[in-house]
Amino acid sequence: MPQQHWLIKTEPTSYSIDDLKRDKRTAWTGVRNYQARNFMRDGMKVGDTALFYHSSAEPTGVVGVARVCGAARPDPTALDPKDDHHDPKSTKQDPIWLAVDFEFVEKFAKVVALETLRTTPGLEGMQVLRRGQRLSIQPVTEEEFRIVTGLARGNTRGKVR
DNA sequence: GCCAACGTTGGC
DNA sequence: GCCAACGTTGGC
Repeated sequence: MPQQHWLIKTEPTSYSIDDLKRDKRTAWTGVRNYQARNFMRDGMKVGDTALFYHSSAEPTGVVGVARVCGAARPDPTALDPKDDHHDPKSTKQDPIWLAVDFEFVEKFAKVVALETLRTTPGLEGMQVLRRGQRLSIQPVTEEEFRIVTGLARGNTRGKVR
């Protein structure tokens, strides 16, 4: 399986690209959606890269890149009764929820704003642009990944609608 | 703060 | 298995 690409959402007040830059790597815990879990379990491989997306931010958009550095494993926060993300349905025998590990790759000099994604040809199919889309882990095509990182580096070719 | 969209829960 | 109620997400 070749390297795949993803988009991972986070609220920067909870965990931001600056936090990842400081930490170098982090466990992506607290995902409590079956579709997102299945992407971690069945899709994500060590070495896959992800667009790091800030939601509920000003502006919202892609702020950098992270790389998968640890494959899916039971999410420890689901098993910890003291944790905010504790889920009593999750047990050691049957963990239900999973986490992967991400390492910092880069922080963009400028946010690639949601508004920019919306108006950039070639990105029309991105799930994050769909109204009401709440999935916190989304697959992204190689082409979409390339366009977004290109925008971040100031490549505006084909950008104007 | 509002509210549309969506996933989950639980009564039946 | 249906579906109304509810809680959450996330753009605005």
